[in-house]
Amino acid sequence: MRDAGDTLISVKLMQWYDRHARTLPWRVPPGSTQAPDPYRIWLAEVMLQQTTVAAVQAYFQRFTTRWPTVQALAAAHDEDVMAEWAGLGYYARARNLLKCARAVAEMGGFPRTRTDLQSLPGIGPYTSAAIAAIAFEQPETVLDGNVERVMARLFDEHTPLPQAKPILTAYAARLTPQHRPGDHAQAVMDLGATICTPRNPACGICPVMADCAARRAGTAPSLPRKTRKPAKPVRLGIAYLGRRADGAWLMERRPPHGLLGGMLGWPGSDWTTLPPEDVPPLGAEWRALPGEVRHTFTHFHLRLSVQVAHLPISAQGMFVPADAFDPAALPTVMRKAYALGAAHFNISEVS
DNA sequence: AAGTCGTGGCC
DNA sequence: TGGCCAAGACT
Repeated sequence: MRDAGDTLISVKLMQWYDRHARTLPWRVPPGSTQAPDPYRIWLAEVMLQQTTVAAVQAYFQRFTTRWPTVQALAAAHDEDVMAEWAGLGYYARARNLLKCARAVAEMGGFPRTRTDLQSLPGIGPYTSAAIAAIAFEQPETVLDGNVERVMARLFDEHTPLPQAKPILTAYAARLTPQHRPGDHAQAVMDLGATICTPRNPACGICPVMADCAARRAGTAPSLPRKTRKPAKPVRLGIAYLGRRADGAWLMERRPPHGLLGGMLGWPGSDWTTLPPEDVPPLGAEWRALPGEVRHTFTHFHLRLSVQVAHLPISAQGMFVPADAFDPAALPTVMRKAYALGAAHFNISEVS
């Protein structure tokens, strides 16, 4: 249970947060009487899943400008949301974002409890706790990568992740206060992001340095321990960039589940360990370009060779007109393939 | 319940 | 350069 030592740590963290909280577009300054907007908290938390604050900023700005409310987002077209998400990665988040927005709009607003929040698409254990605490002032305990690291160090916990998760959750719960739980959660995450960092933690300026068991033991930089991940295999593939005489591009909408699900892309082979079969989407004079696209996904490296063809105006298929084509709406690997292929079509690449 | 699922920055 | 890392969720 929470004891006097836990209370002291959480008080120190709150005092530090009151002075050093980062100003972020989705955040209400500590001590403000203004209530945070659940829509903006939810949107930011989903974007921040496994994604850095720096990468999220511009996307958050564009989404909230284009869709200022959850009702507006719920009314958006799927393709527009996917295109706006392009480049941010983990595209299941965008699909679930839209499902969630429509469910919330139907319900007339966001539910306020962690349990109800977690029943919505794309809202799991972390995000449900974060929204409940930050948007609705409920004393829920958030556990993200930052909190895991801070707890492992404060309590010098050497059990490796993910096995240590329940232990670290219990530590984090001990520190969670009944008052200002949202600011407490953000304080621990800010501490992890700016001081208690994975490498070279700035223990000398840490507000809870005196309370940190790993600091005393000298183990802070090596915590939390993690089990090794297997090496990424290499896969090979072919992408076909076909351009019609009127400038339209032959493209495809990828199936709604799996890798890059729901995103726009180039027709291509499967991505396989052995060299893929060369089966172009249309009969034409396909030419293999020199060079290749290299791209690394979560669990494999991809080497993509690119073929190009000029297609007749009579060619049948899904063509994206020249004036509707925007490389920014493509996932990064497809944008790389375009960058390699564009020169062949005498298109100056502004990348 | 491990495997799947992106991307960019860092050293 | 290549592995690690980032406010994880889903199956």
